[in-house]
Amino acid sequence: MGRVTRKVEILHAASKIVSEKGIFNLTLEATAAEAGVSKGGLLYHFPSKEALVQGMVEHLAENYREKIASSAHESKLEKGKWITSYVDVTFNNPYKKTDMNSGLLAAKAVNEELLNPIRDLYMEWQLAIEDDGIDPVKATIIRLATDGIWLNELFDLNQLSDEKKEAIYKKLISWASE
Amino acid sequence: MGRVTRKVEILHAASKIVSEKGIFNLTLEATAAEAGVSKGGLLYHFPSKEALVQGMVEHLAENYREKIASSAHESKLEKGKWITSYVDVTFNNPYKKTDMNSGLLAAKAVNEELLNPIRDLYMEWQLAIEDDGIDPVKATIIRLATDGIWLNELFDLNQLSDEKKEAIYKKLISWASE
DNA sequence: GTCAAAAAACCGTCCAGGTAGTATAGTGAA
DNA sequence: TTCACTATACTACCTGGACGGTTTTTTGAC
Repeated sequence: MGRVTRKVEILHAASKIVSEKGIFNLTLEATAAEAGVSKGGLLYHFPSKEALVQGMVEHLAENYREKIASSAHESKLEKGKWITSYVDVTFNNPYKKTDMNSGLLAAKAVNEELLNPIRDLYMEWQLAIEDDGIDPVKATIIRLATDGIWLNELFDLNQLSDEKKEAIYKKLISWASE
Repeated sequence: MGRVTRKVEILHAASKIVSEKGIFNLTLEATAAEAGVSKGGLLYHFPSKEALVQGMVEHLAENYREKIASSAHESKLEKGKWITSYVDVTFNNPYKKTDMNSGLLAAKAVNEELLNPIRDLYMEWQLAIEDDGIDPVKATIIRLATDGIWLNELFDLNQLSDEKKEAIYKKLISWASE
């Protein structure tokens, strides 16, 4: 158990650095220091920087997939299970969106192909929400609006007030099951 | 006239490098070479890497603002002018979205604060679309859905087919004036 | 209109500092 | 013995930016 934790600690450290200090400060030494591990120790787990970023992406993709899937399976809705889960988890869950953002940015910077696990995820979800019992165009728009909030958070573009966000959330959720 | 062009050429070269080779390959030398200028020449126009990225962001912000504003002023709609323009320009215009993406990513990597011109832009637009004659929540959702497409393009997450994109576009545009 | 002087636009090299990755010798726990 | 590291040293390379020059354009006095 200790081994897995250590690896995850390193991944968290990497995310923290990216989100707090930017991608240019994601160095192996800095990551090791942040994780409380020696550089050699880090390289034992992740033999290169690319492997580290790959680890970040794979880890967050797994997490995200699980959250959405378990939310969808627990849902009692007859239609709009998946799209509702997507909106719900992405808006509200303590799921670390900063980790997501760090991972995406790091992958984009280091090697585009490392984004593939996320791409697979989105292909699955798109299929699920198009077969979710509601109008596929509408369902897709709901998904996109959720992604739009995400884009705004990623670049800190236009942080909507909590009330506005709440109003949008409610409207999206209501659309998602009618 | 030749002077301005040279600066813009350098900015375009920088964007090209970011979008084709990633942020880590945006070096002063590479940018100079791509623009057909010496390193010294580049540093004459942009005295540091940060200044270069600042130039990228300011340039694209100006362009984008102009496009949306002229589209809104030319619009004959009674309500939903701004949100319609936003959707229209962001979806369809030959406005270089790759430049936008490169600029955002570069700024995010080099120095968060360089994003401020874009933030100002979004604040203006948000005010405009909330006073656009249609339900502000709905208008904001339309904007967010447009941003969602953008996020998906940025990371190449789930490229919708042209037909689906068209269907979404039409639905958003129709919502934008009802 | 001429022409020197100044300003603007550019070139090419050098260097200090930083970084990924390698190597190696050693430690303690299971 | 193997696993999961620590600690340190070292290499090979790259990059931002400074700097000192050169060429082209503009200016303004005559």
